[in-house]
Amino acid sequence: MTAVTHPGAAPTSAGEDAREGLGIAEVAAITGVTPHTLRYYERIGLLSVPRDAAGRRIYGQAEINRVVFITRLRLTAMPIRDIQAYFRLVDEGPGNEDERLALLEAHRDTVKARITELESALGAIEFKIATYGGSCAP
Amino acid sequence: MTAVTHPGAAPTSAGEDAREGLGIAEVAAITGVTPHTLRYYERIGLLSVPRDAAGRRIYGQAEINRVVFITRLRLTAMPIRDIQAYFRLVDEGPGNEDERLALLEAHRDTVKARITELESALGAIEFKIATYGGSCAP
DNA sequence: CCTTGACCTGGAGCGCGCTCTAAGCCGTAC
DNA sequence: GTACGGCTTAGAGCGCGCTCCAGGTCAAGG
Repeated sequence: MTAVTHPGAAPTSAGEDAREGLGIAEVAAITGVTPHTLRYYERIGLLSVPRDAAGRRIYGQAEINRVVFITRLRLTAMPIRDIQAYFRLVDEGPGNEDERLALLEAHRDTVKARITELESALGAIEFKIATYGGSCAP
Repeated sequence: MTAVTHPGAAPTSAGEDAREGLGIAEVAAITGVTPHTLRYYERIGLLSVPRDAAGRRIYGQAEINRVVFITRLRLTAMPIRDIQAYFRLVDEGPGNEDERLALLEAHRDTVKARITELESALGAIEFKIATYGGSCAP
């Protein structure tokens, strides 16, 4: 691999340097996504994270925002495949915003339907609790 | 559906006690749970279904009700383990209704929390749709 | 009679989304 | 220098909830 002529660990050669990126452990702490999973997301193409001279991931604000958005989509049970499709569009650059929107809107509808479904089943369960007899009668 | 291949058979003689139960395919059609899955549920102890003389499952109203209730619990993403725990109590007979209720109430709370979570993430997604720029900014 | 087809059983296989292992590199502290 | 801890990689493994397969039995129909 690269002989790494390492520009010193300092991210910037000059100035106050304040690292402008976070390491994987910090991002994990912030987002609640484990380092393992962060690497996994990257492997499957959801994310692309730049490296420092030593090959370590450095997350900038854009990457962190994307991770947060991914967690929201996952939280709503969007399949990984669909998230991949969405970010494939994003990574293709401008010009397909309507397609992206269509994906998001379709997902929004799915989530709404899921909420409705949950509320309905919840109602049934609450009814059963209220009238509890132990049997499975409706 | 047609005249069914019946477990149970038609009233060949006096009409007493005609088929008081349904075959697995009928239950699958009614509940939307495949025969494979119905057998699976039985294997893992969620259900116990009587057999006819030939060894075929005959589902009575009680069994069907239980299947329906299981589907409601699954629909709300209750883990199979928890459903097993619940029906273990049920099958132990009367005397532990408070424990069963506790399980159901805990699950109800989980579902409510899940709905809240979904609504929150949905709000974020809708905001993103409304202000769409393509980036992952919050 | 033989064929058909729905059912039976135990067990293997699958898709998903992680989650972990193994082996190795790198920078800092002692 | 050496040890250490955190990072890197490719790849294997896991838990869940089904889903399917092979091989067999049985009752009805021609």
